[in-house]
Amino acid sequence: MLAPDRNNDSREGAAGKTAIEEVHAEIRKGILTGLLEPESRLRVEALRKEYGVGSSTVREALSRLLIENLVTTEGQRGFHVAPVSLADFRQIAELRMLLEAQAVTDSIRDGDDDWEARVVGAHHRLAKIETEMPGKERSSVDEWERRNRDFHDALVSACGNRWLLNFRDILYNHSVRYLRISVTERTIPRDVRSEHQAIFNAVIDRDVELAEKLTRDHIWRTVPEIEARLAPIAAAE
Amino acid sequence: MLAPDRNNDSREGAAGKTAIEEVHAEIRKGILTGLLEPESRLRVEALRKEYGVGSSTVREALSRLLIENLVTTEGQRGFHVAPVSLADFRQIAELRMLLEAQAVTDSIRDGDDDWEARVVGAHHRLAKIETEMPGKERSSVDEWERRNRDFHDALVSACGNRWLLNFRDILYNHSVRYLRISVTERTIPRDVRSEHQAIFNAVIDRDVELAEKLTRDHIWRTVPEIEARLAPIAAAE
DNA sequence: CATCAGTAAAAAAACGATATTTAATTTGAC
DNA sequence: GTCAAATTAAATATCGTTTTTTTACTGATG
Repeated sequence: MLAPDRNNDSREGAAGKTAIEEVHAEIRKGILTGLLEPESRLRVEALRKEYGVGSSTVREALSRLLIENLVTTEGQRGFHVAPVSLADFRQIAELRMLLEAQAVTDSIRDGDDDWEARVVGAHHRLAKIETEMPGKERSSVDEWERRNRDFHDALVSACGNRWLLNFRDILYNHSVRYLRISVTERTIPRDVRSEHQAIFNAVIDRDVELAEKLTRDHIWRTVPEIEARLAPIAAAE
Repeated sequence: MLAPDRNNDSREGAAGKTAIEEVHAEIRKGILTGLLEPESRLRVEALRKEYGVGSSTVREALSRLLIENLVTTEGQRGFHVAPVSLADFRQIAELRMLLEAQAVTDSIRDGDDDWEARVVGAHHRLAKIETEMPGKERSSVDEWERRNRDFHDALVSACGNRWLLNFRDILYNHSVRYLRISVTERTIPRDVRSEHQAIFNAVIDRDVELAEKLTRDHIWRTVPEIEARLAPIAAAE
């Protein structure tokens, strides 16, 4: 069945979700997972039929993806999935370094006991899956990705600047997209476990300088990874 | 006449602009100038009639204002003009300091002769209006705002990071909005002329440290200004 | 053989009517 | 008189058609 009945609101949690939000979430997932290829056209009519909604619902869902820069639109020639490039990823990584370092610094300065507890908890969950990692199965990588995000979110969760957190979040999502697109065999990358441990220690010690440096390094190490895998893909066209 | 005929494309420059873009630009201007009050409702039906377009055109225009955070929307209860608050402005200013300082640093590092020329030119135009300022007239304040923006844009125009420039731009617009909303008698504020001169000198000298510091100070000085004027407004409700 | 105009097909943008949801108001019971 | 349920009104969200624009195709012309 191509058009899953979205009126079937027998599910528990999805109360009151608007059609636009549903379509938005669905397309968003497609882009972030790489299912929808960069620069590919997003035809309204096709999507309309696929999701069983009206055309302006689709258009509005696509418009909202402009917020996160996940789609582009220009003049009278429709919507496209956001392109990818090495230069773009480097810019994302550089800005992430700046924002994440600032957010961690703020959190260390302002974080209370609750924040510390969140960090400890999130790190525990992440460390667990990173040590006893079976590695291969899809589901466990998904779970690792979730816990990794939760850990990094926890680290900055005492930063009170909504704008900073918002921009940081957008960049994080793009970063994950690049990893998903370019890295074909999804596993837990490099020796990320000890990096997380080091960041955790520095943060709990309230060592701003060190935490900042480690955070920057952590992000910057993703660049050669993407370079190695994205460059061949781009060249092979 | 309430509904200006947008099909009247007898004007020169406005070629190929889509209806959504026109409505978007119009409402955007309303928000940035403070004509549309913060948190006020943006009723689709009313806007539809005002601009003489269909309802989904209005909705899409409003959706695109979500990109810059100039409007908010939640569930099934429509669109609102973005709210303002002192806390919000402080966050904007803090993040602007971070981003602008970085962008200036990058520009000083990478800027070529063309960049320098742009900076010199933009500064000249700004300095001119700031010295011989007649001050009062609306039109000259508008012109000063334009030149001020151009100068600051020129300063960062050698920064190659599109994401950084994009976020910076969004924050700059919000900043201008706060000034317009809270400052009733629009004049060229405080002794901004010498600040610009100092920044200009530091940048042309390629003194990164100093330029960064001056840029941060320049931005931070807007905070007490807004505090002084926005606090009474908020209290008077 | 390339270029260009003209035509046909496809897609995007725009519209306005309909269905749903939320907010406001009235009514009725305690 | 107060609160709650029911009714009405207003506004949002959704839909599918119509109009406009772009793109692809075809054939004539230099």
